[in-house]
Amino acid sequence: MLNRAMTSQVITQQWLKKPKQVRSQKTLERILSVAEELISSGTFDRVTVAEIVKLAGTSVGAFYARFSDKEALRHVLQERFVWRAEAAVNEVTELSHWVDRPLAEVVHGVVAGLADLLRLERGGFLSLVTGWRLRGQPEARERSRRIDELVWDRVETLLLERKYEIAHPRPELAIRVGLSMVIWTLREHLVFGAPGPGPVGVVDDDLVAELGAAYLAYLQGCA
Amino acid sequence: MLNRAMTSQVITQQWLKKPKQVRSQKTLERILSVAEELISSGTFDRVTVAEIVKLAGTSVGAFYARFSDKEALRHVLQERFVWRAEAAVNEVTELSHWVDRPLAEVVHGVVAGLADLLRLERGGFLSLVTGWRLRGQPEARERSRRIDELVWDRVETLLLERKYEIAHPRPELAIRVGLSMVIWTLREHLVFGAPGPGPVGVVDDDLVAELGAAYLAYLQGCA
DNA sequence: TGTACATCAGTGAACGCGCGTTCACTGATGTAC
DNA sequence: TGTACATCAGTGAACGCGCGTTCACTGATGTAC
Repeated sequence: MLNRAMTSQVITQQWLKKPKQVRSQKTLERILSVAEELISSGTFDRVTVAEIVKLAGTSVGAFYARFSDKEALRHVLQERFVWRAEAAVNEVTELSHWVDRPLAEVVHGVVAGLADLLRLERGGFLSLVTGWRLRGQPEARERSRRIDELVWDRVETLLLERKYEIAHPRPELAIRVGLSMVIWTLREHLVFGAPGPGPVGVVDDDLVAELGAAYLAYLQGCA
Repeated sequence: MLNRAMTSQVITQQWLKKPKQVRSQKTLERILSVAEELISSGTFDRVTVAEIVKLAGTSVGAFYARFSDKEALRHVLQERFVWRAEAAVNEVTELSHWVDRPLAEVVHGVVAGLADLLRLERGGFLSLVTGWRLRGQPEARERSRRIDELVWDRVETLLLERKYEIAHPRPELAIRVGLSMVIWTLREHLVFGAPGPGPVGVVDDDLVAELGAAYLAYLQGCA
């Protein structure tokens, strides 16, 4: 049976001719990091291969020795990002961090953890999400879905352990709908949002606190 | 003083050589509707001028007799959409529809109204939002901001009339943060979402009801 | 330790495809007298 | 009502730019004996 790491390796090899010398390994790493950097302040489509290799200090030929085409680079970058994001999600929602903690603490903690993740991996989320929204990138959509599924499942598990603190008549539903509200609001602000306060007129830290409070209020209900 | 309609006219003329005969007016309308249609199942960049004029039963020359370039078409389509969206928002949040209604009813009504708007104008929101997220389209961002500002302001006005029913210590803040949660969750589901249930695992109608409930729970607080 | 050969890695000019845009031309509609 | 002319509207082949991709070639690294 394959674990996730192995799967990821296999998938990656499908788009990447693996380097066989240290020299080409380094070239590859420079290409990947430069590409990630350029894309985070633009879009994949608008970044040209010529631009990438120039900044990476190599040549188009070297690029095509690794990647079958430009699309392959997109896949490799996205897989790399998903890998990092999943690790971070697992860390934030690790059961053992929250044993014996009350619902309120867990909710606020998880919301804050997810906010940090979104901030940290802003560029990755931005590319992945805008990628599949522009159609024609079913793999991006699938990758995005993979992350989402992990987040929702892990948070559900975590909060269901505090079921007795949830007054909502359908706890599973409330956990998932509430999480949607939190994540998509955070994402709008932290990933897509302009630096300014926007129409909501609230600073990031206030927002994180308020989202936690709203999630709690919704779960605990009001008689 | 300019009203919004006049402003819109002025702005539009900036990108459009106005038709002077009925014939060219009809050609223009065909170009616009075909373009809107094509974009809703693709992206602006991927739709070619050749494709548009072919389906509109006209020629590239006729296109460039109206628009200075392809960008001009994008601007005209976006302005047209913003115009429709603003009208719909004003309608949904019209004060006179809600006189003497309790907070709960207003919240659920407005959430449902916004959901309808998002469903109806799905394509427009999709293009506008993905447009500015891909950078290099400050006008799209500005247009998006114009709609948002209208929505947040009108809903705030509407709900502040029921301030005495809001237990949250900072009603203005809660109204705006809560509205963010509602709108961005609705948008994710109704505009960007895949047809299936997604990670949240909930059907649209349930979602609308739950979002209303969550918004209310947050506003009314729990002692 | 040295030599010959194979494979890996890298170079960058040249190619070609897609798509926006132009332009010389034809036809339709409006207007002056 | 008819004629001459001006402007509007439309046509589509041809152009050209940008950018991904190829390819003939040079240099570096590894390996066999």
